[in-house]
Amino acid sequence: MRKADVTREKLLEAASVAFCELGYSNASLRAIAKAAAVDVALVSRYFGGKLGLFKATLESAFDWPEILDETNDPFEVAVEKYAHIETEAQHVSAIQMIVMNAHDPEVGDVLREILQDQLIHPLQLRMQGPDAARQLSMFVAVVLGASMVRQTLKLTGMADVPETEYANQLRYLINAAIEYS
Amino acid sequence: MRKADVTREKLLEAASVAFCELGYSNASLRAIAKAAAVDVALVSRYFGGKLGLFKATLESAFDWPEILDETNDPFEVAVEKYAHIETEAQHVSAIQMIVMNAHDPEVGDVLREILQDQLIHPLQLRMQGPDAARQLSMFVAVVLGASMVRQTLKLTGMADVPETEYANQLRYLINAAIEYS
DNA sequence: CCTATAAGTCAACGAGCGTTGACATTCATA
DNA sequence: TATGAATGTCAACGCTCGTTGACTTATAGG
Repeated sequence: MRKADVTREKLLEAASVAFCELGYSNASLRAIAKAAAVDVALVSRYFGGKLGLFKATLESAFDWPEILDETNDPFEVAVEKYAHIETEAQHVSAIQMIVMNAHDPEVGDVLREILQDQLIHPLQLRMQGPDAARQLSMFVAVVLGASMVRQTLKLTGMADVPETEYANQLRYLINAAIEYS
Repeated sequence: MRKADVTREKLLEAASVAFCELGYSNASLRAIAKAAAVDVALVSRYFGGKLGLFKATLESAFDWPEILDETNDPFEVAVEKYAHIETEAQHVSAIQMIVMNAHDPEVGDVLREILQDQLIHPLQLRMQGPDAARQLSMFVAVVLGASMVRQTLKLTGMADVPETEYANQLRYLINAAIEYS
């Protein structure tokens, strides 16, 4: 492994955390570089700038083999991953990445594009049927909304319940979403 | 009406648009002041700074009498308002305000507090029952998620359908949310 | 060992930001 | 009309940001 690759890796990891916790605009390259114990200038060298680093971070966040594995139920995969999100803190969540950055005009387009290509489109191919797009949209809406209420807004009734109860709520809403017709 | 009040009003309106379209961090006071045709320095004078302006903007966004009117079904009010959000562009949406700013560490606390006091708590009083908090959380999750998918992510199946169809989807999800037990 | 290339360091840049205080203008009231 | 408060204008401040280029150090191949 070339020496530059471990530097790239350290930056990528620190950036994932920062972009997920603060969002693109509030995360500064200087803070990311400091967390990675790496010089700021190397971001521009290895990723071409802040936006390049963000794109690389996105690619790795949306690399999600379990949900694309055809032997798995993608909805149950989503429930298990996002219900237990707080227990596996080291890996960055695609959903959290969306919640924290979809709003940002500066990176919204990039995010939408990768989301579409890496997740929506492959899932849509598996679902088939004339209502696939609608069901998938409602599924995403439910997962995003739940994540927002539990992780970000921390509303009583969803944020203060144990993981198993949250998983049930999420499963229930997802089922409702994909049964819409 | 004192002259300062119309200045305050102009700033408030421009700020509402900016905070809703760009989010707190990406909206600059200079841009807001320019849109309001007012000097930047007056923001600090009249609102005490950027955060003060944001708070004032929030207060007005969360001033939402229809949903608190006890003769209305709050859930149907939400459907009607947020299904037709794009047709009444002049008034800023509380939901949009949440979607665009809840993630921001700098203002998240303020937003959560006002959301709790102005919307969640009053609604909770009306709903009663042991599951009120849970139902309300799931309701908020669904509305936020749907708004995100339709307005921000613009996913096929939810963003490219007419308002009436979107209203049906939203109504369906809301009903599912409040029927959870 | 020598040397060319890779990798890392450092300081500076220009720009944008929120905020401040001194000053000018307007306006209501006595 | 005179006066003091209210309102508006302007320039500057200190700060952080992303990015750049020149420079030093480490490393691998001949």
